[in-house]
Amino acid sequence: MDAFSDIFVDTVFLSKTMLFSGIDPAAIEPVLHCLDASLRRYNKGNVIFSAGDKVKKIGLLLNGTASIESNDIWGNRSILDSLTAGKIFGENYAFLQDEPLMVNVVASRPCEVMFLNIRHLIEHEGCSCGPEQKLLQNLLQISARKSLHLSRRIFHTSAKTIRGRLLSYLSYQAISRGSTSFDIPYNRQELSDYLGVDRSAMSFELSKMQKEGILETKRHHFDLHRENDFME
Amino acid sequence: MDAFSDIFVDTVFLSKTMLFSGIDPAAIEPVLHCLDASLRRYNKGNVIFSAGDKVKKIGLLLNGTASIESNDIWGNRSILDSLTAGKIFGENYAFLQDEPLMVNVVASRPCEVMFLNIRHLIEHEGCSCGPEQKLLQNLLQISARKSLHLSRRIFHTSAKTIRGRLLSYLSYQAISRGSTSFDIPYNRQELSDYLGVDRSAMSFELSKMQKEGILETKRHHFDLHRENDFME
DNA sequence: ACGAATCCGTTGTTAAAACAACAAAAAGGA
DNA sequence: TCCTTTTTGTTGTTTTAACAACGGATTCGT
Repeated sequence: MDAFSDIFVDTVFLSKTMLFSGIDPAAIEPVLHCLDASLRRYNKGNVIFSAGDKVKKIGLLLNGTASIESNDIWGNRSILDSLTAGKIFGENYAFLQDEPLMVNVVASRPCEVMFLNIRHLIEHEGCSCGPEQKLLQNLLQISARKSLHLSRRIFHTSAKTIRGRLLSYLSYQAISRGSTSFDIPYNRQELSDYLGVDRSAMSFELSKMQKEGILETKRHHFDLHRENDFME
Repeated sequence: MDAFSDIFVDTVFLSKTMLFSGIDPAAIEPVLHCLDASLRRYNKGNVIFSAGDKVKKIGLLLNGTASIESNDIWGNRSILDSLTAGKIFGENYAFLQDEPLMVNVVASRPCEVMFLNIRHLIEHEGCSCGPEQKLLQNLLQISARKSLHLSRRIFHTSAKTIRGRLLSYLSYQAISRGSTSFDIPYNRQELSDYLGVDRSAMSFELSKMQKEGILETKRHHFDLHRENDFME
């Protein structure tokens, strides 16, 4: 506890996250106290939250990457979303007291996580002002944006063919970054788990698409070829 | 405009919705004014919100049913969620100014919708008290719960086989209602669009499961047979 | 009660993905 | 740098779902 008082906390970094957006860096440190902040470090593969847990604190990823995923009883993994520095997770479950986690949150690279108790932001009756009010508004924005992420994952997996799913996902990446050349946060196995298809079949499809001149790819990097009207 | 002043608005019903939960029925009418409430009626098949729209007001379903769905360029429908009386929709897009809708909201039966402008709940700086504060908290809860719905849809469609998807969906229904006998809000076509499978193939699988004694079903009604450890 | 429209189950065919197994390539560690 | 581990691409086989077409059942409107 009080784990953050003896280590360096980069309030400037925090003020740039969506959660603390609009809150003065100088005002952040006291807020962290209020939220009972604590820190923890994870290695690749470590489980941060586990399905079935009842989480009371949200996590804020300070660095590294993590993924939100679930494993069915046969061990098949589904990836719901990937997390990068500055992103929070577990907020939906923290709002909904007692709702057990359906997912695991797993470090896909070494990372540090700050845990924050946001319960009293909601429980606390009466007026709320200043940073508290702002935090609530930010949480609402984040929650809305996360829902859109989930909706998008559903779209990308609604095509019946592997190619259709790849094109849905890749063309969205191109559009949202404004470039046909981009890196994705997934390796092949992770991408196939995100799109809900078999890895080897997806690999095969990708190389077929390369032979057809639709795209070029190497590992995390993709180049979509413009003749194909991805941007619409 | 002011469309609700000349018609009966059941504030008692409203006070039981998640949105107005915890707000005194007597206090609701003035809130409706603040939120610039308006009403509209739809017939089965009518489109309430359309993909591409930029919505400024959320919808509150007063009665009837609607579904949140998307259609790809080949006309294949994906159903993301079903809406019943008291549920709100469009809130994520209303929070995120300018984000165009990815989905359609379509009346699956005749229904009435109340539209509410919640923008100023968020824009408005400074303190917030009473009903306003409560509304924000409720919205946060609802948004969190909706995210969980979307996650659940992802789980139900992560199985590779039709049977796996049916069992995932049906056993969840049984668990969440506490009974192996229940009605679902979908007909066959809608269920298959929710689970992301072909209708006829799903029908075939369902009758196979009936022959195997796993369940009984007729139209919207399902009975799961207990020998199969659905409840765990 | 009647016809029209919708919903549902069934079948056969076709297309596509899952699966398993393996080798090459790349990355990471000592 | 060398060895180990991980990641990726490739192939062949099997399983399964999509698709198309149809008839029977149910519902709805009048």
